Amino acid sequence: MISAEHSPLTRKLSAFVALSEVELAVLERLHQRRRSFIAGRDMVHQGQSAQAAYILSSGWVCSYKLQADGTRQIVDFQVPGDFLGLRSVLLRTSDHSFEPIVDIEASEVLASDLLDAFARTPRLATAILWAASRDEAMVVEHLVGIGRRDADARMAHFLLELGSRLSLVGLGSREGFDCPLTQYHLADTLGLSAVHVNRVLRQLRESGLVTFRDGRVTFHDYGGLVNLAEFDPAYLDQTGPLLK
Amino acid sequence: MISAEHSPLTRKLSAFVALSEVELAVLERLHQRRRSFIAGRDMVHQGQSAQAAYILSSGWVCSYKLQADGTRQIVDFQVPGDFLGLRSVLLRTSDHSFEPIVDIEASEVLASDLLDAFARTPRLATAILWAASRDEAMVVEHLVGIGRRDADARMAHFLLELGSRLSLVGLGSREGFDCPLTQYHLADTLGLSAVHVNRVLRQLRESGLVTFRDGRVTFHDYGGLVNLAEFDPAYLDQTGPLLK
DNA sequence: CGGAGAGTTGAACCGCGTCAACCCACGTGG
DNA sequence: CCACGTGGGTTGACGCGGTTCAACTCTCCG
Repeated sequence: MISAEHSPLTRKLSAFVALSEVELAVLERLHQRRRSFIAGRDMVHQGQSAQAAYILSSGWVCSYKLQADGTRQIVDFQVPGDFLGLRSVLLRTSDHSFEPIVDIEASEVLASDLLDAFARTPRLATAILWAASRDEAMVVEHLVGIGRRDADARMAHFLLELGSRLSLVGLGSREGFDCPLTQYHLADTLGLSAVHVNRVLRQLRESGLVTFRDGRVTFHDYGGLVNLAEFDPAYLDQTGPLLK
Repeated sequence: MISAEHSPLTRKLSAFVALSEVELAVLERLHQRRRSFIAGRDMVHQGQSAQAAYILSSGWVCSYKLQADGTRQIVDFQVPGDFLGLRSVLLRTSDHSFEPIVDIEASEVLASDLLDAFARTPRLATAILWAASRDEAMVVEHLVGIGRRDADARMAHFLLELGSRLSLVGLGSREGFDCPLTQYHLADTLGLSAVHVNRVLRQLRESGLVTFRDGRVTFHDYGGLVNLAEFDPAYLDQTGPLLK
């Protein structure tokens, strides 16, 4: 019943709640106001004041913070089905920037649309808050990775997490997934230098674990990678619908 | 009008919205069900299933994740006025543990209490969501620090952030603040070894910037510290009430 | 008086950053 | 058509920031 003809967000939320026809309809109605953005041009700059949020329907985006010395730290990636900028609706200024990594399609969602949808369908509200909580849990896991894992495990963990997230919306599997990121993106995500990212990738490739090449991540030894990363996907909370 | 006789949470939220008498009353009513916890014994273990949330009224708590190899990463501290475990109300399992650093007093808040309060006073709901967004922004800033700042700047930034947070509830100033943390807490927070934390603290002390000793943090050169850390408190969003 | 927790310091080591080449594929303009 | 620049990737040499191991101190507490 939930399949490829639904939006990625619908597919994702279905991992948490089984949505009724009415809820599906309300959800689809959030996807009016379609927008396109082109790769590389920031959608939102840090310091800018509050914006609408978006639901990403195709393409990849990263959210990052820039520092005075020019280095940047990527906080998270958004893939199809993810919300973007939900938090900055409440804080007075957006505390980070969003950059489309490829050309993207997104639906603009006003705070009022969201509140309206929440009022009609409380279970949908719960599902969306679940998605927000999950995003936060990913940031926390990311923090743990940078603080307490070495470069190899960090990379392995990151690729496994991305794979799981993409699988949830039908864009990945245990075989691998298409991935438009450069090694510079990986470096800014993992708190490494681009040079070291290259070395780590070589090492993972030569160990027969995973290949990152030509826009494609291929898992050669999924179990071995899980082992190296000590990857426990519990924090992604995507074991299947809990609410019936 | 908002002064020491109010709860720390009230003081904190007042930095965001000017609360009416009715709203103050609803807020105080959330502080029924008082609980005490003793230092060092976990309140919530990671992997445990969903719990109530708490409002911390006195003492300090840290939330952390433990890894298989025994290292731990502290994700955040909670000081008086902070919520604790709001997120784990929605995810199926708590994704981290909470440990009281000293003996604490907290009010247990059930999801139903919160929803009830939200329904009565929408502006209070906004204020609480503001607090949650702010907590998330702190985790993000923490991530940036670990990923892209060196040990000195990381330490300086952390101490400045704590100082600002405590000032908001009347427990700190530009002079300094009382601080029950050990150097091991700092190490697990900043992704450093305890040995290196000690060296960094010595260096900051010998530069005349800040002293961490005997449960007290003393700022000797606030401006110099801000400079070293490139500390920009915008993400704390505590410049004073926006909603009148 | 003994033990545990916290802090302090030195010496040796190493993971990762930095610098510097060099490669290839692509696009653009003369 | 080639000339050139630009962005991504690859590799080696070298050094620094931070870890690890180990020893020692002080204080608190039973």
